[in-house]
Amino acid sequence: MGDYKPQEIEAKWQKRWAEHRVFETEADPKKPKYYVLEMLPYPSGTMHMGHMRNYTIGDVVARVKRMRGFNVLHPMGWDAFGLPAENAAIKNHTHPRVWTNKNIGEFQRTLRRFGFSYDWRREISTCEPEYYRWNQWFFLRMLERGIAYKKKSRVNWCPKCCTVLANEQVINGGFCWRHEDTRVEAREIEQWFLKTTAYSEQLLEDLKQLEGSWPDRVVAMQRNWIGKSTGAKVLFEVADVAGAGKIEIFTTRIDTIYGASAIVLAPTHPLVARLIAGTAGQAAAEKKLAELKTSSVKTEDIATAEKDGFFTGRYAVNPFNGEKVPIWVGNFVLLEYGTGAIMAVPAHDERDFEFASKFGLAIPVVVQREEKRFNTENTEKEHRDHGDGKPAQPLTDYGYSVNSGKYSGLKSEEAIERMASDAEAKGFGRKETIFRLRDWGISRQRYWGTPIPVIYCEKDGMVPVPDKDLPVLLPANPKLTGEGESPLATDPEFVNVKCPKCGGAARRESDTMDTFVDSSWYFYRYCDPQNDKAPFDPAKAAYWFPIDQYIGGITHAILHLLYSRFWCKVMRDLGLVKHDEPIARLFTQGMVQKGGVAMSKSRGNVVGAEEMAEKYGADTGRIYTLFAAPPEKDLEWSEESIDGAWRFLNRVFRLVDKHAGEVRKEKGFTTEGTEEPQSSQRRTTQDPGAKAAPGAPTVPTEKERELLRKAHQSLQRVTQDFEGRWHFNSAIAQIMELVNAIYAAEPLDEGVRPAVQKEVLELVTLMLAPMTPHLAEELWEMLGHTDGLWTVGWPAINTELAREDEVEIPVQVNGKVRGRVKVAAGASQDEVMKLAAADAGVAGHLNGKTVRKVIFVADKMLNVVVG
RNA sequence: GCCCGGGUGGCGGAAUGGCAGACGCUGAGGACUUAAAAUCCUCCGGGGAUUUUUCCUCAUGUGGGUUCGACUCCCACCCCGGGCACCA
Repeated sequence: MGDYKPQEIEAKWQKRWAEHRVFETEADPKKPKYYVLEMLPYPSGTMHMGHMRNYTIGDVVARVKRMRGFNVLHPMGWDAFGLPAENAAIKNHTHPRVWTNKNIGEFQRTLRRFGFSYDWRREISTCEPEYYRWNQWFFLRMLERGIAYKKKSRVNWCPKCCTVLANEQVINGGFCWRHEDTRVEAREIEQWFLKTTAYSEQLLEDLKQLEGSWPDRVVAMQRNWIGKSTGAKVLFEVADVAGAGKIEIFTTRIDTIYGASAIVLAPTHPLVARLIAGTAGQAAAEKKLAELKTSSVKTEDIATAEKDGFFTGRYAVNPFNGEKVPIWVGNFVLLEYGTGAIMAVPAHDERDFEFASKFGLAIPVVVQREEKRFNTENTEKEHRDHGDGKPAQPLTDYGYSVNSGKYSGLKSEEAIERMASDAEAKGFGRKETIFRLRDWGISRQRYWGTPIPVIYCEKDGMVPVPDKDLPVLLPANPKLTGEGESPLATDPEFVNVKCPKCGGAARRESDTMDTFVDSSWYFYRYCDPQNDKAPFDPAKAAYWFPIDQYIGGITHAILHLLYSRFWCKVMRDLGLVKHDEPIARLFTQGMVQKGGVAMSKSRGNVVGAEEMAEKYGADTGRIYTLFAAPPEKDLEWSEESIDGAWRFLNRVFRLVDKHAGEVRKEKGFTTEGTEEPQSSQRRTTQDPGAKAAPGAPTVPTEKERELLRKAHQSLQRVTQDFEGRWHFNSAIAQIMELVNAIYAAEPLDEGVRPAVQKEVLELVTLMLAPMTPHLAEELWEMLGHTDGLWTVGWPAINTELAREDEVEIPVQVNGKVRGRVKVAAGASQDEVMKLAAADAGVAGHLNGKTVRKVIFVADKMLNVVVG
């Protein structure tokens, strides 16, 4: 007899698992594989229960799959590069590596304390040269294929920091986060990009493979982000400017082109300077242009900014009707999207309407809702507002073309089709599909990241670092200030190199890579973490991939997952992998909240994981997070409910402890093999790891029969909850019911023989094993087993034992329950009907009425329809 | 504006067209104890009838519909959360 002492038990079994290398895995084509992965953490601060929830879900899945005979890969690593480490290092006068490694040490200790079943031999840390050299290797392969390239791009620039700011660092609608009095400027600087847009169509198309196995909203968000748009490009010739050429616009509504009352260019459109040169208003236009150009590039600001712009003084010719339309510059037109130029059709577009209203442009109507008389009077009536003949609201829906030359009268869909073909035939336009997705800017002017492996030579220009010179190591002792250009640029030893081609003096690239690069392929490295010849052995990846189950926060629904999908496709084209998608199934767990908001250090509402393990033990922490809410929903932390979880585990412990005590007392009786197991031995499932449940005496007593039935029914439901639906909370509720039933059958020694007690308690233990692994091991030992629980498979369901002999059937009259009858399982409709008619409650409602219909579902219910 | 979720007791939640509220928390009462803690047992959606027992009735955001039967399926709306957004 003892007490449940989780801290002792947990340390004991963690040690034993490590000794027996229980969680170490190797690729083995003879065994079915299962790769389950939780998103790798960024090691900062300490771990709280929000982290633990994520890893607990993954661990339950890993342990269930192991019990079911799968060869399970379940690794862990660290997303170790990044800005916060660099900033923390500056603040604390230390090195980012020191700060990061200290955090990794703490994170690792906490994860081990929770007993997660990782193969720690495969641990990776992205800030190690052994890892990031492969980022560089991949970069060079992409460079060879034109997927990595350099171009000027518009960025947020703080003139005081002299550096580029991320969008998140632009605050208060356009100011620097560190210099709140300094307005951020839009600047154009050279940056490295990866051509994600080369895969736009595939990234979109392959989402179909993920539908149903990824959360709907994640698929929707990705689809949205990629933003496919089908339309047409049309050329408008510039009038009266010699050699200015043509302006190409993109539109999804070519059918409204007769209603175009202006061409509007992005302020950064290359043609703008040329157009305003030599006009009467040139000086004013240039001033206005400069103003529009320096406004923030932060997306929220663009979205909320008021429409602004100016007339260039020039005109363009509408190729459809030969009419001249004014050329404007507008702040709402983005160079990055489409062609950087639009035709403004105010009558049929919200944004154009607003612009035209502000600047007094014409608003000609060319689409009407109704198909009928196509005349001006009629269409204007439809739009009329204040009697000035202009529409009060743009009509943005499809309808019927009017005032559109020979296209008048066509449905919008037909007009779009015909006008695009005609434009193509005449050579001033064509159908076109464009995407919202942009190329991925990976340049960072920071220290704590992967150096970009290229060299600039006066003579040879940009030269890639040869593979044999990889990795390009980060300098060991940088000067970190957090200001000015990249810390790498100020280190002469790093920057000054010989050109790999000509041997002459050259300069090394000083930008580092975005940390999303690290996390885009790390899960492949787990397959082969020590490989120093290649990022990984394709054969090993072929065995383990795709990831069977990926688990992480919804926050990474777009960027991380999109980049990972992109990287996979690039690797496929490099011949490293054969699959299109790296992640077969995705699960996004809910947040752990306290006081209605996510746990975070800055809010001061964290419940530390160590603290939890100290007070209640890891198993209580694990089962609480599983029980308190379904895994995809947010979970509000409740101290009282943890007590409930703690009480439950104690209840289970006492039960097994008492049983073990009684068995010890009964000298001469051993639980192993004295009574031949019969009834429950039959195997009923095909799972690779299924083992027959331990045996019960041949002829069970009524009390035994009931307990065994409840136990196997529970097993049935728990198995389902683990396999299909991940209803861990229901699974635990089911086990609680079984434990309650065992308590209700007390005292067990009266009418329940030790072998039956043992069978039932073993089932409880096995069902708990994936969730509270330490306690389960301890109970297994207390039940007399000397082999660890890790050697035992998931128990087979004995449907024979689970079957009910007698069922209670609710009897409805006109759909309302009026009584219940007890019948043997499988009773026929007639039998049930006979008993139901005899039931006083039912009879009262049937009295004197005609039975119109009887619906009977065997063992479920009987419904009598009367009228 | 568009796209996803979600709305069930005091609370977390259960119920994959078949007894709404399993299981847990909180609360109330009881047993054990000198006492407390721990433990064990009972009760716990609203209204009504019935003096014990039980019965009736309302109730899963709102309003319709399909069905013998709807928390569950369909339509419309309201509210909450999240994502995207001058995207041409």
